[in-house]
Amino acid sequence: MTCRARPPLTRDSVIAGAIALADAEGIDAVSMRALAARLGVVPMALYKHVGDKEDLLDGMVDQVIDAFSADPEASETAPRPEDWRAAVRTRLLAARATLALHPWARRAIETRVRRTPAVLRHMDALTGLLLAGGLSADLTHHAMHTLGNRIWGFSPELFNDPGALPTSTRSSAPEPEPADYPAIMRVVTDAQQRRPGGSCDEDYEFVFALDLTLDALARLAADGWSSPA
Amino acid sequence: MTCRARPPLTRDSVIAGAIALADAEGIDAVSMRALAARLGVVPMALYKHVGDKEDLLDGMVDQVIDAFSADPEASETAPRPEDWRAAVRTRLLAARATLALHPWARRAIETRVRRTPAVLRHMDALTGLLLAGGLSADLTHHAMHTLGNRIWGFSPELFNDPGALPTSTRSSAPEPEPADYPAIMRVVTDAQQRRPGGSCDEDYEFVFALDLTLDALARLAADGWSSPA
DNA sequence: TTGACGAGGTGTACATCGTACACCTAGGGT
DNA sequence: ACCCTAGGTGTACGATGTACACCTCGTCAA
Repeated sequence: MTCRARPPLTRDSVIAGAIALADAEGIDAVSMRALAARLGVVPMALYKHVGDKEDLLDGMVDQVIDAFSADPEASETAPRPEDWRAAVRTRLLAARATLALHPWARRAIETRVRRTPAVLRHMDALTGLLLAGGLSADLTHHAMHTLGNRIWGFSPELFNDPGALPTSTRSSAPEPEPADYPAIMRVVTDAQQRRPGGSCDEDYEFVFALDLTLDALARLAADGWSSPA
Repeated sequence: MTCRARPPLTRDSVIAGAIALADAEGIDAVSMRALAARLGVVPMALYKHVGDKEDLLDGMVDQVIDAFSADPEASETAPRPEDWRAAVRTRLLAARATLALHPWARRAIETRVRRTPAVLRHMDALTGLLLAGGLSADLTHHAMHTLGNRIWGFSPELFNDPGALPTSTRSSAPEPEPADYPAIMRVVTDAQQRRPGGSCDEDYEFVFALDLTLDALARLAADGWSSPA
């Protein structure tokens, strides 16, 4: 009864469909059934192209990361290696820009456990920039760990994810009382008057942390730092 | 047929049971049914004490964090405030030690979206240490963001979670080829010969990143840094 | 003493999810 | 003329979270 000829599915098209679905309706809407329906196919058909749902999710982040990891034109036009800080910065901001288009990707990346090709490619490119900048393999290793999830273009969400508490939460826990947290209150009131009405400026927090880290690493590199015995 | 008198459930006892279950069999084993069975009760009974599963998870991380956030004796014996770096360091290492007892907690914390009382208490304590150390409210704010998930005593997992790939993964994605990632290879071989046989020394990575960050923040504080207009 | 009430535990039932398994079907190579 | 296989189908199962009606006490006011 499928009157319209449908181009055959492929792993990539299935994953692309999942990404589109997640973009449109959120990651929770991505069930095998919903995705199959969207692709005009029966749920089990998907399993001919992805191993299981984990594999699908892996594929989704892989495909998103490809967007800034595949094209060498992104930032890798072999700049002077001594500009490694600028190069890293540029690449991470590109990552951030891409991830901003797929709000679900942040949480998805954090929960992935496999390192897929595009992911590794990005990490390798970043590692390469640091090494080319003259950092020792040793220091580069620690640098990657220190950057942590910042290498994906985001910082961890410290405070409440804005807009992530839609439905009336029905917790039985006591409601937090602002007065009980004086230190926090002091910094939020300061932040509020510095940026009225808004919550944290995530973009600024990201570059602040990134630059702080890169500066600190540069200082270590200049000092010829190396691991303690 | 419940011959043995069972002490009545409470929110805390339910949550404690869930933590014990997670410690014993992993977080995935924590289903409402399994937890109810463990507590000798029917699944729906739990809903008299927790709002829903989200609330249960929230309660679990809250209760774990209480372990290092409640007792003021932990590190807060009013040391000289100029030792704020030491104080922060001590507190975060205490957090790390506690979290090490509950391997599931890392991922659980990352996926929580509500900030519960114990969580806020910890963040408030930390914020207080920074403020007491003389950092401006402004800088303190950015400092908290920069520390990110490090405030819970862990760094994000950069590479594969060791032992988290138990069952034969049945991905359809191409297997990554080490030769394709030369930069990564260079640092892992360096790390391997520096620490034969093992993977990353997470403890060292944690304190490296922490100290790097604290040093950098101290430098900014000493320079009287403040937000750009 | 009685009666209502509410807190806490029960039982049944449902929707949704991932996915195992057997099957069908069309195209291509021998 | 044959079979093989890649790709899509259909049915079915077990697990999960949780809605809803119910029951069963202990407490306390009348």
